[in-house]
Amino acid sequence: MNKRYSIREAAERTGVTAHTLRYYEQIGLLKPIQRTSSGYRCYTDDDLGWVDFLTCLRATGMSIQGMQQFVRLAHTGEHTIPTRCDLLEAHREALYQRVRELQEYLRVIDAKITTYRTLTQQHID
Amino acid sequence: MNKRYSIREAAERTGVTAHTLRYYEQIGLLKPIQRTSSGYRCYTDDDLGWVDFLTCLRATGMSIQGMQQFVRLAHTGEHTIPTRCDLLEAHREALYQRVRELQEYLRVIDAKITTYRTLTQQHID
DNA sequence: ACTTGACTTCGAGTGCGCTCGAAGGTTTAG
DNA sequence: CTAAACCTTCGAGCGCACTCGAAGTCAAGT
Repeated sequence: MNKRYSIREAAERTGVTAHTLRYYEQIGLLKPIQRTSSGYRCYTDDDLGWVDFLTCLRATGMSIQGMQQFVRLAHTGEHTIPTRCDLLEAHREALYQRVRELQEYLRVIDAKITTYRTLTQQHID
Repeated sequence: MNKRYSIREAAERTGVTAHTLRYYEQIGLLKPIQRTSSGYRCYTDDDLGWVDFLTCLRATGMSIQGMQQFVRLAHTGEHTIPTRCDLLEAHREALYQRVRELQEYLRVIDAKITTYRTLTQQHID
């Protein structure tokens, strides 16, 4: 319990590279990570959880800037919780629309594939 | 019928910029577009249809390189139709997985929103 | 003591997909 | 005839999100 992870372990567990972990910390997406006496970063489970959340936001199309805004609010205090909630909901809505759009495109591509398959059939005949 | 479109009209109809239309032609995603006597491009409905298809591929995450490969095959002749079909199916599959992944993330974000809303409620009490 | 390998900071570099702007020719309305 | 709007090519520039590499420090095994 309460294990700490080296940057290598953190990278393995979160699926982002050590380079990216340092980068995220540098641009303020991660709060300054605790260090060992010799200056090595040691990540807590909480840190890794936050990285996972960032990964979720990134994978769903939030820009680095957007995440920075979110983090800035989180740092400003509890009174920003409603704002953070709103941001998250807006993101959720955009993501939902994006999924709908992709599903629409899926149908277009399926139609195209059907056309191609028909052509292939004609070729075989 | 059989109308031809200036690059401006083509841009309006397809939703991509004139700059991008020229760029796509330059890198071979569009076959050389017909020109007027004075050298102006004039797009056919077929051209616009192809642009729409490219837009579909791009919007669903196919790289420019991927599209170039597809176009190269289309240019090589009818015997590449099965290969093109395979490519399209692979893309379709990847897209399908992507949609599933995004739906999964949607649930994660919803959970986070719920958490935030709970915090907000506590604040109101 | 020495080697190996993981860690540090820093700034520069990469790849993608456009996006822009300069310099110049064309078309059209008044 | 002129002005405004549109078109052309070309090469440079941009924004994003990393990604890398150099130079140096630190930890653990033999």
